[in-house]
Amino acid sequence: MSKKIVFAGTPEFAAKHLLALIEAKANVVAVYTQQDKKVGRGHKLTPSPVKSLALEHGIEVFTPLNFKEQDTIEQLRALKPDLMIVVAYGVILPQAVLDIPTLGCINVHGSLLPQYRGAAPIQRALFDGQSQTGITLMQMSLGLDSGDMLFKESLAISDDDTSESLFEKLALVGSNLLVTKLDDILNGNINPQVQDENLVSYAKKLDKSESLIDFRNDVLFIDRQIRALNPWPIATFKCKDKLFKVFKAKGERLEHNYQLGQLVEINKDYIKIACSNGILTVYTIQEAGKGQVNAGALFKSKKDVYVKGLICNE
RNA sequence: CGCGGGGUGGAGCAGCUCGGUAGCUCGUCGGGCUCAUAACCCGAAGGUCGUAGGUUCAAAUCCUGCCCCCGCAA
Repeated sequence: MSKKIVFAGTPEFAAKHLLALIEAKANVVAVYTQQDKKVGRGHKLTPSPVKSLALEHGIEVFTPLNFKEQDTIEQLRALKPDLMIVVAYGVILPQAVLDIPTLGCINVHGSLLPQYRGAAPIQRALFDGQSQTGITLMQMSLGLDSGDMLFKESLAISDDDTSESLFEKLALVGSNLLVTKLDDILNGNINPQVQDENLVSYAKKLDKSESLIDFRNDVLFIDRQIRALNPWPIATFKCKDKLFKVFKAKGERLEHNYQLGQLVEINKDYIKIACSNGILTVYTIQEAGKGQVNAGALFKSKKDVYVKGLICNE
């Protein structure tokens, strides 16, 4: 009889891991995920990606608000799980829950711990300009991502990665690592490593207040800001009282004497804006209520408003 | 029932209020001019106006249903 696994997770990143477990024929007896939320336009009640996937595969789904109620805890205990696998679940597990699975709870975290503990490890590593990040499988304990580390795998961050692409890559790394190490974990063939507290750093959630681009900043910082905030919340800049979201852009180091924020070139494929220590080439932008468009084509078609030399800032 | 914007040649838009030859900027193609720091001039191609009905002599325009896209907020 194969050991019973309970999976807990919520967003797409978690769903990819659940799918990998299902495809690897792991014995996932139940899934925990967050309750359906009213999201999107019209506030439609939407199940989490993990819930949808679990239902497709006929796996029982539980959506408790938290584990403060004794009934909730007993419900989990009744499943007699051997292992609980937690990936971006978004619900705090108290010690009483961590103790239920005979092999404990393990977590798939999107960074090389002990760096980037917390809510947005993937985006922060990218934003900070790290050359690599990775996945850590760890034994869960009460503290925030502070448990003993079991397995790690690193991944290079390329200079055109966005948070979206990095999420996809790490979901793949994470699910492969999880599936290949699952037997070792189930058989206790592990070597837990304590996290070095001196190397700990935390990854704060991204916030909309970080989305406005200030062209007085370093061009490479802006380049990373644009990539790290994609697909959410998306970096923006103001020009002529209009707010533009920036989907695709590329910063390059270059000496120049332009004013910071100055529109220095409008080409049919892109626009170029001067920043500290370089020039930002902007390819794809979007105005409120409109679709994504080629920045150059848009500016050029409104050449009476957007002229070369204009300052884009505030 | 959260609030709101929009679907018109390849791109961005105007036209809709007050139905009657489909227009503008950009791009594309052909030609001219020659260095004008998004070059300029002339010309051309390219659209069943999201979709299905309705009203009408006549619908991009008025009415109804449906589909799709997007901003805010979560």
